[in-house]
This record gives sequence, structure tokens and C-alpha cells, in this order.
Amino acid sequence: MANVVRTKVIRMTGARSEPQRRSDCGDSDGWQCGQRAVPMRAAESEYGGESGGKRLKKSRESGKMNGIMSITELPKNYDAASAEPRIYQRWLDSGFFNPDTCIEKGVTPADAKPFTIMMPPPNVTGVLHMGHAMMLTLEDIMVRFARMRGRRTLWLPGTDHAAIATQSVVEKSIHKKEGVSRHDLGREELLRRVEAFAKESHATITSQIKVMGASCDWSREAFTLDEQRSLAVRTMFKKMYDDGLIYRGNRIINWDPKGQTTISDDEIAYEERAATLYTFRYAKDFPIPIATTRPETKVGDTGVAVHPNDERYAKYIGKEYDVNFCGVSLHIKIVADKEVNPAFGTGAVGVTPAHSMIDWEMAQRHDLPVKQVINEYARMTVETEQLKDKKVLEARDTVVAWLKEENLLEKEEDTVQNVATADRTGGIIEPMPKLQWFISVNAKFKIQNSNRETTLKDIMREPVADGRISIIPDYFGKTYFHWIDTLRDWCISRQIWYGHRIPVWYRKKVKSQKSKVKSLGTESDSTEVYCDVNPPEGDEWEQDSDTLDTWFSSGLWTFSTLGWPSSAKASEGKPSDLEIYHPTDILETGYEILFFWVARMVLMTGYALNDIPFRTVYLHGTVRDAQGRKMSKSLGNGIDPLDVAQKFGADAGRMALVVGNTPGTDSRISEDKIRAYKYFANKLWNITRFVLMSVDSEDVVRFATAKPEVRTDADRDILTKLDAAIADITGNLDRHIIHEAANQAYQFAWRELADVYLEASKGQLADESLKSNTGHILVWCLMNTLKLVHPFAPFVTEELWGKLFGESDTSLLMVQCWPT
RNA sequence: GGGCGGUUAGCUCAAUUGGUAGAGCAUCGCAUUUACACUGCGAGGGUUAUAGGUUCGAGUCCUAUACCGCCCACCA
Repeated sequence: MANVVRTKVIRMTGARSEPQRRSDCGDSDGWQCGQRAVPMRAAESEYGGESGGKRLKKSRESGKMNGIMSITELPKNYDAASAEPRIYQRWLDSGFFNPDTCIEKGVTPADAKPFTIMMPPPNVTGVLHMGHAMMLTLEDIMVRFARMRGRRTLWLPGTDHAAIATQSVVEKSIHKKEGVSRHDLGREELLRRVEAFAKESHATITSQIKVMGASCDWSREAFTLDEQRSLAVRTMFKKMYDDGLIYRGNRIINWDPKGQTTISDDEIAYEERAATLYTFRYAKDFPIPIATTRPETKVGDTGVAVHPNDERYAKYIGKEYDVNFCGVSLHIKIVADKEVNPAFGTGAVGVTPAHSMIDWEMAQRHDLPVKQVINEYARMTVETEQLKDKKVLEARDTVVAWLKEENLLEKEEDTVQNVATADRTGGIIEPMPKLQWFISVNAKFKIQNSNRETTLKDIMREPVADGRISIIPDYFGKTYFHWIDTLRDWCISRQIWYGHRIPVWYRKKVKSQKSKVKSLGTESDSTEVYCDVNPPEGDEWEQDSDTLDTWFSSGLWTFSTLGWPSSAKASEGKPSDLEIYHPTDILETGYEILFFWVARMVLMTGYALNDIPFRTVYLHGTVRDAQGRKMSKSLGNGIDPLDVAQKFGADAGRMALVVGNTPGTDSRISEDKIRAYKYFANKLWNITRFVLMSVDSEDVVRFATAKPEVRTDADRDILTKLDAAIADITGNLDRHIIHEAANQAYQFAWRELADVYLEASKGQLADESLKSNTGHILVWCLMNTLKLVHPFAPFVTEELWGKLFGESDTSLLMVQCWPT
């Protein structure tokens, strides 16, 4: 054995003494990586006198046992299911997912340019689906490509506590199993249950991420509700509170009666439903008829609005009327507002300030009183016997019956109504005024360390508008701007228990007592308010019972994961993670959370760090089934990524998700497509099998080290095609054209190397004068092909790399140089 | 109502700055025990939705139309 190694090393000296081709794998920015192809590292270290020589021997020796195999040992077919978990464990053991380890072990230069992706944290609500698989695949491709090019590559994984989503999953399950509600359990017990669920869900999710082959740095894993992220959230809240950007106000909000919480505008899903449009008068002597689809809310009307230029009603503007409507006394003022469309209905709107966003705004303009008539349980609160405590739909029937009885109903028309529902619970939203916390998006403030005055809206808009952040595909920029333009203040408080509790405390003001704690304001004459990262001293303070919208903590993701605020600065001369890895390079996520998340990250980062969170936003589409339907539990048409990995291999699933799928476009996935890429992995396996069969195993390392000669047309052709493939794939990955790069890697390996050159090589190998060089070309092309395919199908390529070059930490394909 | 995207082979989708329209799957024919049957070779199949325009040249740029899809917006 020792002999074998020595012989080979002697041969390799020859290769090394030739003009040394440093396996430079500089990327487009001219960065060099410290890696070399394994064989070269081995040869070099033999001379370098370090432990590398031993490492090589060890690698070769262990290789004989479980790594490098003779052809008789290599089965005819690749068995992904058994190989993949073993390979992932090798990657984990190597420590190379952590960029610091890469530097320590010398596979990445210490001065390498960083490359960072923050994994969009999956919700801890259950299991991963194909959309997650898509996200993990695209990011892993970007990350592996960057790592092989010598970048200091960090892909930071994590999970999201997903406040409402998670709590409602657990609440439903408890209700089903035990028939009790959260109020029966109490805050503490419910939180205990939710946390147990989240923990279990987290374990499932991380194991699934590993199955997909994600090369993320588990040592830096984060959770949106862990101690560090909680500190970040409280720090941010306090900062925004002090700047007047977070305020508490009694304003109209979206109330979800089913979830018993407020939700933001973005968490509403509109559903078209058949409805009836009723045209009626409040009373016989009321001059203007109005139309509505919600007669029950009319008991909360305080005005009627008409268009200022509407001649029909001009004479009534400014007049006030007292009527008795379905047993309720109303005081109605006629106002003129240009928001009213004179062509719709009767051209007059009954203004219900407490239960309609638009009406609320109209009431503000005309100083109309707000009269709440519906409560948190979607029941009527008016004192009239026939309506009190009735559910809104029952109340609607009651009011309509009353209108008919009184002969006030003038018309009934079928119409389609856009009903606002909560996208998590399906509950019908009841707008109502409530005391809640908001982030002001239009308030002016001075950005830190500068005198520049700005607004949060501008902070969101500017980096995209001036190109510091680019969005792929670019047309989503238009959608982004449109959303910002119509943005209202963001309601951030939720009446649920699972989440970041609002860092605000209240206490009754005691006039005689001198406060030990400096109160930051007073909510009213009788209550003091305290906001800070930590609770105030004293027992008399009571914390706000609400929690924060989950997107508040998600918005901090790119920098809360890097140690902000506790270890944001350099210490002991060492730069902090935040300084090294932020801003991140790419944010890769589904287009459906452009507003929820992407915009919020731009907001939070711009505000807290005066910086951008990422340079590029890559948006992928929705993964659909073979018929183009969305995958859903109720349809039962979902494909489980774990099943795919088990049946076809994770590599096959990855390739199927990526090839031919352009950013921003929905894609379809089917077993047929995945199977095609399982065959591809097998093709790579058999190319390697053929090469190992055709080439003396002692020559493999040498052939991989130096570029071969051209002896025949076939030789020239394949080497030209290889160069073209390298250039094309590299260029496309640089420009994030992943679907094309993946296809090119596939085409080169199968259509050029396997179908053409391997066939041609059979004749050449039989010719003694060509045999050696042909073997050389085969090994050379295979080695480069494995590198080119690795980002897309990391498992099979890593497995084959081990078969060719032995299995040791430093000979892992994942840290080899990208070919040039 | 406003905005955005799409329409290319039987199906699913590509086509980087305008330069011979490609791939996978499916279909048909041939090969036959081979590195791989999880195989190879070959074939058929497209007036790039429609109508105009710009250009030496258009799937690609411009205008209009039709259809499909998505997002936003509580015309009450």
C-alpha cells in the first residue's frame, strides 16, 4: 500500500514541476480561492512536509476500504436513498458548512470576499412542502457555487415562530382532542403546549432541510423567538417608540372574530361571495335613499355622504336628521365627499365610521362621531331588544325584515361582494375601532448618524428605486412600488399569546408617590407608560398583554441573526459577524411574501442600520402539481419532499425543481419529471463506472491534475465543449439564470460526455497509442463535470468524487475549486 | 376598477444584448446485453395566440385585439 502511494507521488512530481496551473477559481470579482483540486493538494502537501502527506495516505488507505473502489465493487446502479444520509453526515463532520472552519482548514483564504444568504425561516407549524424544497434547492445551488469559487460563504438557517399560524394550529388540535379553548387553559399552559409543539416541529423541519442536502451553517442556527432575537425585537421596539414611529392609538383595525385578534391589512384574503344590495331609506321622511350590502351596520351610521357636485342632493348638504331606525335612534348628518361615486347605487353612502375603513376616513374628514355597534364576537351591541347580542347575519335578517315591514325597502339586487377574511383562520373580518400599536409609515424622522429627514415609506422605496437592491425578475419592482404607495400604518399588536410580548408596561399613577422609574409618557391622566428593553422595577407595573405581529421579528432577520444588537461591533480586534456578513448578498424567497417580508426587512434594516439588508432579491414561483393546481392538504395532491428523496433521491428532486423553472414563474412538478433526473444521477454513476473501468486506478489522480492533450477530433471536440460548458454555466450562475445553468450541466454530462465522447473513447482505448491520453481526457472531463453538476446534484457528485479520489475531509468535492 | 404576467412541438417549459426556434416527457421506428435498459441511434411534430408596425433580420422591440392566470382595491 505504502508503495502504491509513493509511486504515485513520484509521478505527480512531474506534473507539479510543469508550469504550475494554480487551480485558480477566482470569481468575476477576481477573488482567488485557496483550494486546489484534491490531487494537487495531495502532491503539494507531500512536499510541503505538513501532515498533508499523511492525510493523502490515510485517505487512500481508508479509500481502499470504503472509498475508492475497484470496478468489481461498484454496483451497476446508484442507490441514492442509502448514499445521501451518509454523505450529508460527511459534510457535517467536515465542518465546512461553517465559513470559519473553511478558513481554519485552509480551503478558503482568510481575506476571501464574503457571500451570505439568510435562509427564509420556515414556520414551525408542521412539515416542509415542495415550496420549501424549491427554496432550499435554489439557495443551496447559489451557496455551493459561491463556496467552490472561494467565497467566504455563510448560509444561515433558522425557523420562524410564526405567532398566529402556530398558535392557531395548536389551539385547533387542543380543541379537537380535549374540547377546550385557550381561555380554559390560560396563558401559561397554552404557551407551554405551543412551545412543545414548536420544538417538535422544529426537529422535523431541520431533519428535512438536511435531507434536501442544504449546506447551511447549523452552528449559527437561529429562531425568531429565541433569546437573542427577542433582545433584538425589544431593542428595535424601544428605538422606534423613542423616535415616535411606534404609537398606540384608538383606530379602526381588522378584527378577526374567529382568531380573536387584530390582523394587518396584508393578512386579509378577499373572497368573492354572492350578496344582496339593499336600497332603502332610514325613515319615511328621510330625504335620501342609500344602498348597502350590510344593513345591520346601519344602526351605527352617523352620516350620509354624497358627491359635492351631485345636484340631486346639494340642498341637503350640512343638514342633520334624527331618525328611529329599527328601534335605534340615529343622528345623521349629510356631508359632501368627493370619494363618493354618484353613479353607484343611489349616489349616497350611509357612513358607518366604526365598521368600515373608508367610512372611518370619511368620518375623520367631516368630524362625524364614531358609534360602535358590533363587538369582538361579531355580535350586535345596540340596546334594542330585537338586535342586542344577535350575530351579524341574524341581525341583517332582522333589519331587512323591519325595512320591509316599514315599507322602507326600495330595491333588492343580487350582487357580488368582496368579503374580507383572515387568511389564517378564515374568519370574516369585522373592522372596528380598538386601542392598538402601530408603526407610522409616513411620519418624518431623522435617520441615525445623519441629519437627513425621511419616512419609513421612503426607506422602503429608495434602495429599490436607485438600484442598490435589484429584484429578479425585475417586473416585481413595479408591484413593490405600488404596494408602498397604498400602504397604511402597520398594526403590529396581536391579541394572541405566542410571540414577542410588547415591551411596554403600565401602572396607575399615584400622585403622592415619587416614581423610582422614569416614565416615558402618560397614556391618560391616570396611567403611566414605560417602554424599554427590560421591565421597570417595582411590582405595580403591568406589562401590555399583547404580542407582536410575527413579521416584526422576521423583519429583523438579516441582522438579528448576525448578533445585532449585542455583538454588533468588533471585539478584541476581530470583526463581528454583522460587520463581515452584512449586508447579505441574496434574499431568495417566494414572490407571495414580497410585501409581508421583503419590504419589512428593507424597512427595519434601513431604519436600524441605515443600510440595505440584501443586494439582490430572487423570487421563485409557486410549485404546483402536474395539472397546475396548487398543492394543498384538502386536495391531497401534495408531493412530500421526503417521499421524493426516498423514492428518487434528493438530487433528482432538486434537479426537477430547478430545470426549466424561471424566477417569478409558477412551475409544475410530477413524478415523471423527477424520475428523469433520477436517471441522470444514474448516468453520472455509470460514466464514472466506465471511467474507472477504462483507466488504471493509479492514473486517476494524475489525470485529474494536468490538462490532457488533443490527439483526435473527438478529443478536441469534447474539450472545446467542456470549456464552453464551464463558461456558460459559470456565466449563467453569475447572472442567477439557474434553470439554464442546470440544464447545461445536464446536457453536457449526458449528451456530450456520455453519448458522444464515451462512445468515441471505446475505439480510442483499444488503440495503444491513444489509450493513455484518452483515459486522461475521460478523467479530466469527468472531474470537471462532477464539479459543474455539484451545486445542482450535490449528493451523487460527492459520492462519485469519493470513488475517484478517496474520502477524506479535505478531498470533499464541496470545497474544491470551481473550474475555469 | 387599477396593476402585473402569460399565450412557442401532443404535454410541461426554455431560448442570455434582435441573428439558423431547443430540451424533458410522450409517440413511432431501429439497435441488443452493452459503462448504464434507470441504454443507444434515428424519426415525426412549431406560419412562436391574432392583426398591424419598426428593422437587412422579430419568439424577442412598438401598437392594438382576444383568451388564461396572478396581485392590489371593502363602489357602499
